[in-house]
Amino acid sequence: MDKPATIKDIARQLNISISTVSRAMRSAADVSSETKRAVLELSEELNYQPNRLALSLRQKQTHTIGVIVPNLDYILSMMVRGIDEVALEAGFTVMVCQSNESFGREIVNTRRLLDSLVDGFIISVSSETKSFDHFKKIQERNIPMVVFDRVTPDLVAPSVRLDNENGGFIATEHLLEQGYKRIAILAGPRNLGISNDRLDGYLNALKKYKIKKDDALIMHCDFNQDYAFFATQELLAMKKRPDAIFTISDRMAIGAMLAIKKKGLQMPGDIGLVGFNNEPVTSLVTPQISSVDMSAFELGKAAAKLFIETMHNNEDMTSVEQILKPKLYIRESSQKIKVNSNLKK
Amino acid sequence: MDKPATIKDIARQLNISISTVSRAMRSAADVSSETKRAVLELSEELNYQPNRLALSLRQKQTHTIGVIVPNLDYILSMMVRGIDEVALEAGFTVMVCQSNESFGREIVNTRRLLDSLVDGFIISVSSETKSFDHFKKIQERNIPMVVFDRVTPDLVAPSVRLDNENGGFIATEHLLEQGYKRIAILAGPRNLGISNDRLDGYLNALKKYKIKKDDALIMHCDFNQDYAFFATQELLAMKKRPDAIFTISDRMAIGAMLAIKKKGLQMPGDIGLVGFNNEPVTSLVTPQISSVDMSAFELGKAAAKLFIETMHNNEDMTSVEQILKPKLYIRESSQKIKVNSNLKK
DNA sequence: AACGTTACCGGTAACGTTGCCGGTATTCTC
DNA sequence: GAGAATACCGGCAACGTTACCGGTAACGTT
Repeated sequence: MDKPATIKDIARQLNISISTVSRAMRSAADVSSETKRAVLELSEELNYQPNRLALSLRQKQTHTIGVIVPNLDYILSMMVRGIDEVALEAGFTVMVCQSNESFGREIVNTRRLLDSLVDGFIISVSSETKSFDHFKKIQERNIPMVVFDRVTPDLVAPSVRLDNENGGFIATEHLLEQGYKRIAILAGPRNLGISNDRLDGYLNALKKYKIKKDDALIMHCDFNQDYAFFATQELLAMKKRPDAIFTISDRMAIGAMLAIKKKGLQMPGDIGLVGFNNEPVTSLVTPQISSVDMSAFELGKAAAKLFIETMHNNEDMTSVEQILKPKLYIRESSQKIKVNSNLKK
Repeated sequence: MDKPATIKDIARQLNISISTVSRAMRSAADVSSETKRAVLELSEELNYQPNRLALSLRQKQTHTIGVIVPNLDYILSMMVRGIDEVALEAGFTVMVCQSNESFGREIVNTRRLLDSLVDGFIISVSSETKSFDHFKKIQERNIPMVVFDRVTPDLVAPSVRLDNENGGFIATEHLLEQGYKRIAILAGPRNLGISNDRLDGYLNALKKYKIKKDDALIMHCDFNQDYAFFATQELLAMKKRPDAIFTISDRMAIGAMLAIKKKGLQMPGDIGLVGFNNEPVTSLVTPQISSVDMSAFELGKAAAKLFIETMHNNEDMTSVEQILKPKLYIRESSQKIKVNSNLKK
């Protein structure tokens, strides 16, 4: 009762060959319904579980997907749930590894997953990563790989992501429509694609409204509340300080908010603020923070679906690029113009 | 260059036997330093990676730990990071599965991990779970298993958890010391151990201060912001409403806070509030919420360490129980008595 | 009666690795 | 210089499973 039963045990007890048991267990072909019934019955009784290791070794498939994410904050854990959902449905098990935004850990993780013989990868790259050799090695070995959320042009692979440019655009345009004139942006690390795309959206919005960009209003800082706090303090100390800030994450928005409060400025009166991700915290703080929403769960699901497609499809899918539309949630922090009803939006 | 190199390839190219290569690769015994060097050199060149599947099949060990958690919110993802840290160090890979607080999903997950042949489990049980047969099956098969955080007496296993009773106690005692008289508690589902323990701590604090418990002040609701909101509304609608609330999670504290604000009551003046978990959000809202802290990262690390110990130890470890001490962070929401300095604490 | 078809089953090899056993040549011991 | 010890290596089996091939009996076809 200790050792799990194997196909061999069943064969012996039924006085038939291993092969027959194996066949009876799955394809019905070439097996009499009688023996099939017997096998199924006994396997039930012995609580037989096929050994996935042997199976994987044989057919060189582990039915496991390696997922590498930079962290498991609200937004990413939501995406992982989406991936999980679809993968489970399709008969895959998921191995999630966090790189903690560290390049070194990312390499260790790919290495680990690679020799766990996962069938493929779903990846969101760390913000620290500037070299992509470890991921390219995966592709060279013809192992399916999909990137999501943090997509970069340096890594050509099928991808699912948000339209970050549009996200930056609608956030900035909203601030402009509210009458803010000098809009600053807190961007992330310079090599981070999503940051640059959101920055592009910001610039395009300015262009549309014929506002000259001011490099002093463009700050790059780490993806992190404290850095955002200090960066905002710098912004607010300027001679001609900005009257609105767009941050490319909500955690940065929180940092900005704290700096604004410390300075004693009113929001949205003196200064407007829009964040990104639409985390629940945005509607908990005072004032509530407007934010650009991506449906993270859906994005995760889309990534997993694309992965499965990539696996089953032999053609080159590297050029496939799925782009989801963001949506702006307007809250107190940016609503300079009072409105009677929000229904217009 | 496509198929990964095997031990066989090396043997063939070097004109030696497979066994010799195998030996050369690990234990130095019974191999001349010359052939060993040659093997190592060639394996480097061919970029040889031992096939973990074959290895696992052979020695019936996958070096993989199955981790089952009810969700990946702030506190649990922190614990998972702790587990990951220690496991990686010890040469284990971690498979994380979320049960989404669903009993059914929990069963599916254990099943999945079980036939992925993980070496063991580290588990935090879902709040929905009332029957533990699926976990007991693991134990019957003599597969190592450690439970953490959400521990229950119905499942006898080595465990790591917070001293939840003490957490409830210090939170309540603090409110009493601040002069609050009628203290309510928002507890979780009735079958959830951590909830009951924190409730016990609450009751013990009342007892110490010779305050009769009032069942009307004890509310059980789901582990969730919205339910906490409604429960608090009920509490505040009472004839003799409470003048303080202790919630067993921060998300519930947020819900309570929203209800308090909506009612127009002042915090901490009219009513005091203490939460649990010390999530970052507690210091972001206004007023900042006092909260009981557990060092989640450390707890995760402890769980993984205990697991590894359990694996290597053949003795019965089911009675091992590690209990970490909580710590109260006092913030605005409960500080009725103004103090000049906080240094006293 | 001879042959082909069908239905069912068993044997063997293979996936990549290690453990055990046995074998050979060299060196050591007195 | 005979026997023992040592150093090194190869062969075989096994882990649990499936793919492939081949075999046998029963039946159908001409």
